[in-house]
Amino acid sequence: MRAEQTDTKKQILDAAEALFAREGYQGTSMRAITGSAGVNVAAANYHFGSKEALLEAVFERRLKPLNEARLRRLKEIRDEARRTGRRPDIRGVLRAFIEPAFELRERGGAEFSALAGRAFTDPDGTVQRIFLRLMRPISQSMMELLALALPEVPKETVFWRYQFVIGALARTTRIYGNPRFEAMRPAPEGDIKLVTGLLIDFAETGMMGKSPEGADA
Amino acid sequence: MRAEQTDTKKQILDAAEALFAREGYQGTSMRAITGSAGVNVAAANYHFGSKEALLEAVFERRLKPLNEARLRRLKEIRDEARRTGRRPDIRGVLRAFIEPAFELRERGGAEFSALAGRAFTDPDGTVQRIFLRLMRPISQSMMELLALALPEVPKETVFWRYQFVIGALARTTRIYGNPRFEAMRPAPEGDIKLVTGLLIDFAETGMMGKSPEGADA
DNA sequence: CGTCTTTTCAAACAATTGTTTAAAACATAT
DNA sequence: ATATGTTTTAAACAATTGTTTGAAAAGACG
Repeated sequence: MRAEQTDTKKQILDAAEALFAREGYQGTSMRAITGSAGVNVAAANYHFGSKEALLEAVFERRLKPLNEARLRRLKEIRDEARRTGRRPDIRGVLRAFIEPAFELRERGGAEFSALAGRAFTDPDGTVQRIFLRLMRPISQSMMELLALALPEVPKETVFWRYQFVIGALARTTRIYGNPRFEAMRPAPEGDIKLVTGLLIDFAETGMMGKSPEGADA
Repeated sequence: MRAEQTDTKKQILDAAEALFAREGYQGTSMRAITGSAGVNVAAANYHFGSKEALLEAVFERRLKPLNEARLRRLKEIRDEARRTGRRPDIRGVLRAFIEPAFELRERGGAEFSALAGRAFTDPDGTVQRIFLRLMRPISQSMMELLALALPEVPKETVFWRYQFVIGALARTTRIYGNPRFEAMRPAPEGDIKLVTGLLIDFAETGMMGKSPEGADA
């Protein structure tokens, strides 16, 4: 049968996504996944082959379209910059990187958003390998465009500022909507659009460098 | 005997610290720790009681003095602000938070620095509980001083900007000196002081808000 | 020396891990 | 209906997990 097959696969994927996001890759057992999905343990290995391959499938399902959206927007910016002969717009570059991560939440990917946020710092070799492979094109394009947008800033500085942005984004996707951090918040959970805007503003000002009182150090 | 006991304990602590930092809490087995320390498996449970308590000891050893240093500096800033009746200096507040994390590296805490950086996003409940307990006073003091320094900025905005700084710091401590990221860097590993300065600049400009082209949104 | 406490160690504990097996259940096509 | 291929399942696999045991070793102290 066909419909049932994909149904089982999808249920395993959904359960794995949620559990990987909440408990981490190493903290999630195959039995926890299949139990939550309501299927037999062997079904996961039958459909995906291994826990590692299952993680890869979880990442590919969401991160591939997400990064394709990012690359599309980055390509537009690069083409426009080449066409007009002007520098790429920093804010546009940062928005191309940040906004798709939050738009994912509105498309049923809320769990995955937290998972991706944590994948940046996951110590597990498998997670790093899979995640880095999917992120490398983005990082390359980001570094290239940011360097073009900030020609007077040393490449190493641009690199680190980009890492700071990644860190801020990763933390945001991790704690937004996480009940564990509810107590820390000064106000009830704000709109996701508001937080996205705050992050983009933060990233833009930080990326452009010290501007209020003086020139670059 | 006394000297030998602390020697074994210290060796276990060091090994645990390095392995927790590199492989994560769940990714590190007691046998890996004791094997790396050159002691028997049972020694760890004898001296610390459990894996959880060992993790707690690892955190306490470094994070307690680190956070005490942070609190001391934050208290100074608060006292000075009260005495002079002026707002706390944003850069001073951020430096009090960021600099001790890097000074730790120069005192044999290089491994721990990465561990603390990752603890912010560790999904394991044990890690979160231990880490949050040690960080709470810092976060409270930081939020209070940042709010005082930016009275015109909504508290929720201050909260998120502070989270962005935490994310940037966590990522930096995680990847600085990490050979896994060597290939991504445009230049050979820069001075730690340089990176610290870049992060503080980034945090300060981001924390103060959009300044280059206009007023607050 | 002998006695008492602290520390170390090999071995075993039950529980859980990811994965495999082989049979059953099901679907589809001839 | 029979045959063929796909999917699901209970059960078992070996390996690893954190922790405990009980005896041996080491140290401290009279």
